[in-house]
Amino acid sequence: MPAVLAGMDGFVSEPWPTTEAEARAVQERLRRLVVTRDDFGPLRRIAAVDAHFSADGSATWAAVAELDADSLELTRSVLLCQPTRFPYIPGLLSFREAPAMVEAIGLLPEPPDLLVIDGQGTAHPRRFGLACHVGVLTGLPAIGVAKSRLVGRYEDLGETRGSRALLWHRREVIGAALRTRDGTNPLFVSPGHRVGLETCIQLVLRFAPRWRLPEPIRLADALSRMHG
DNA sequence: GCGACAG
DNA sequence: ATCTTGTCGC
Repeated sequence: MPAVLAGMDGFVSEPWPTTEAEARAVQERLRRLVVTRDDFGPLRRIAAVDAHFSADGSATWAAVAELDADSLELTRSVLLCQPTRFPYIPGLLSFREAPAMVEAIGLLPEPPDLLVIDGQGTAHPRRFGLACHVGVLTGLPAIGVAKSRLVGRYEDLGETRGSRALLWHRREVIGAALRTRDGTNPLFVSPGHRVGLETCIQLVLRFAPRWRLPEPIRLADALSRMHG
């Protein structure tokens, strides 16, 4: 398996917010740049990114798994570690995970055609979840796939794969609960950047032909547990 | 005022 | 996210 290993020397070109107030200000500024309609070309290479933390939380590991969009087979991987720079605060998760993710994506020789992010996109109280943040910072199309709900309400959905229910918050559709496998809990899918909601749903079903989680996320997840 | 709260 | 084994069920 091809891999690149970078040390704890990562940096982000512009200063990263340190306080909650700063992060909220940045979030308010960046949220306006999110595009929630389809705006991407042919999908050849897709990539998923996942973050993990050391036991004491001081180090952040980011794993990127690049796959062929048709065969869903791993084509390349990146694993890097850098100091953690922000605490976990619900609604501000991206300020904890995005910097390492963006840097790891930058280590790919070629930018992928689509990012699959383990977290919410617009299904967020201020419409700026992790997938939006990473999408806007990289400029790449991104979709958010979360294993649980952050905000919003949805009606019951069918038990079979493909069943879905729109996720509503303050009279707005912010994403969808989507069943990718019969009898399992639904995933929460929402646009990250440059992808519309219906396309997000179609793509997640395509990328998760067998298991509950999309293959890209499964691979990135497995990779991120391989440090040490 | 009280509970909920991605990873 | 992390601490963590076996076990029940499709």
